[in-house]
Amino acid sequence: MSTSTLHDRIRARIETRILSGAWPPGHRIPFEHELMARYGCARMTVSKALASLVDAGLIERRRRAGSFVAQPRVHSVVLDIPDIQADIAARGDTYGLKLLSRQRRPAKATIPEEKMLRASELLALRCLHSANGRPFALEERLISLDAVPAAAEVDFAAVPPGTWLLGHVPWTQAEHRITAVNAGNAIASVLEIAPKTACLVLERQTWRGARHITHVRQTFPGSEYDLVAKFGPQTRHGR
Amino acid sequence: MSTSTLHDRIRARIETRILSGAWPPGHRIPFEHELMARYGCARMTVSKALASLVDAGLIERRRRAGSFVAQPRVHSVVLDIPDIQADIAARGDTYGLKLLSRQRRPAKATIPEEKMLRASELLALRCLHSANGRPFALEERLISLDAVPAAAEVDFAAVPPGTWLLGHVPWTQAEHRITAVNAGNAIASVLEIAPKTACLVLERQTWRGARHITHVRQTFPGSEYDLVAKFGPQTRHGR
DNA sequence: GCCACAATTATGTCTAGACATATGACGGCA
DNA sequence: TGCCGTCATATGTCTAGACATAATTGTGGC
Repeated sequence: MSTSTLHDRIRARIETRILSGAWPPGHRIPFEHELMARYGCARMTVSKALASLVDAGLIERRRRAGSFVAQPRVHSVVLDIPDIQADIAARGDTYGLKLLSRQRRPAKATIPEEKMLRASELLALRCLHSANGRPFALEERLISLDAVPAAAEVDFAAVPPGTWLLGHVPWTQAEHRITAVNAGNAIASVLEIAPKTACLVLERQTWRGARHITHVRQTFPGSEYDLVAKFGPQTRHGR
Repeated sequence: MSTSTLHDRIRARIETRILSGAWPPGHRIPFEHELMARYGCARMTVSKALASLVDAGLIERRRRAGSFVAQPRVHSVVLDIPDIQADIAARGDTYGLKLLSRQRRPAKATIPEEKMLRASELLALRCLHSANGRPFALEERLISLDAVPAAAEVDFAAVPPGTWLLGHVPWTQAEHRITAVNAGNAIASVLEIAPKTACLVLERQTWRGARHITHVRQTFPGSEYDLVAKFGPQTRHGR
């Protein structure tokens, strides 16, 4: 935990509290003068720690008011985690969601994705996103109820799971895996496309700290979707 | 150019020199005491500017030696720009490269990709990457000779263009576009797969500052390639 | 009650030092 | 020539202040 320099230790302690959820989004973190007192150091040292948290996107600072844990960020981490609902809305299309199935149950050790979640209990969802009434993506999602117990109470027929998670759970690590496959009969009929049509398959796993949050597989008809990832001048100075 | 605060202005001036190529990788930038003198400020202010360049990955600092423009970085910007040769080697397979065509010519205004490059002259390459002798990816690349004149002298039958560019040209912005398509006859025969096989198409454009460097389209047989993008604790403290 | 203005307060930027630490350079010694 | 220890030096971390700036809070006048 102690990264050798003082401002790094201060940073690490605050970061731990945020990532553990002990300090939720919106929570006011101690004032600089309080941290100075606690760590017995100069203001500049505290300031350095906080500045680093700012450009990690974990906190926001407001003059006169103090420093606050930032709301979970969608864009701040360089590559969009695609929010399908937002994407469709941005194109001016009408978004639709159909919840095909929802199960709350223990993880099956036989299914590799479920084993990887390392959750005692999980929520398994299948849903279909549509744009202007036409199927747009099939989503198969596992949510760890150990990491996100609140998910059990959400009505995912009304809010897409990805959208809800993006807004409620800060994540720190993600891994995407992207492939192309020829649609099998099952998928083709759900997406209303011809069998063997090329589809883009996006698998994503997300973590908060060491906790595995969710695993999702989204299947898009190749012709319907371009996955776009831009990156450059990061979170940095330009905001 | 002046971002209002002094350390930001210092940062911006140095950044400009690096991105313009005036200070190439390996070049020693002025010592802190020289910058203090030039800008008439305290060392801490200079230090802040340089620290920010460090975690943007643009410079490296060595005690006693000074600060140097960093070598172009492959990983530092969160998502790998995939280096096909490195990927194949990492799997323990034998990498092969065949240059199918190479043209040096002015950009054609009729082709949208070429127009977007905004280059008076470009290098158009088609090459086939292979792993253990089997076709692995078809690459169609345009390189702006305005931005990278040195590319005209490189033997791209020996070094894959992506590998060469990653090692020689620092980039600041990139945009990926990923789709799935059913292989047409032409592509299928080059890649030695059945027509209509699902293929992953990765289009990427890269910029250095305002200069467009390259545009590339890579086509992978869907079964052969997973595109993996990990991201998390960034360039940050953890290195 | 409502609005304008001043006081207060936390952060933002910066300074002029201090001491610590790694490392390149140089000279001496084998 | 080649190795090793010393020294000079640039960066790394930190301090105890200063003044600036923005925003909230409280106050007074209408």
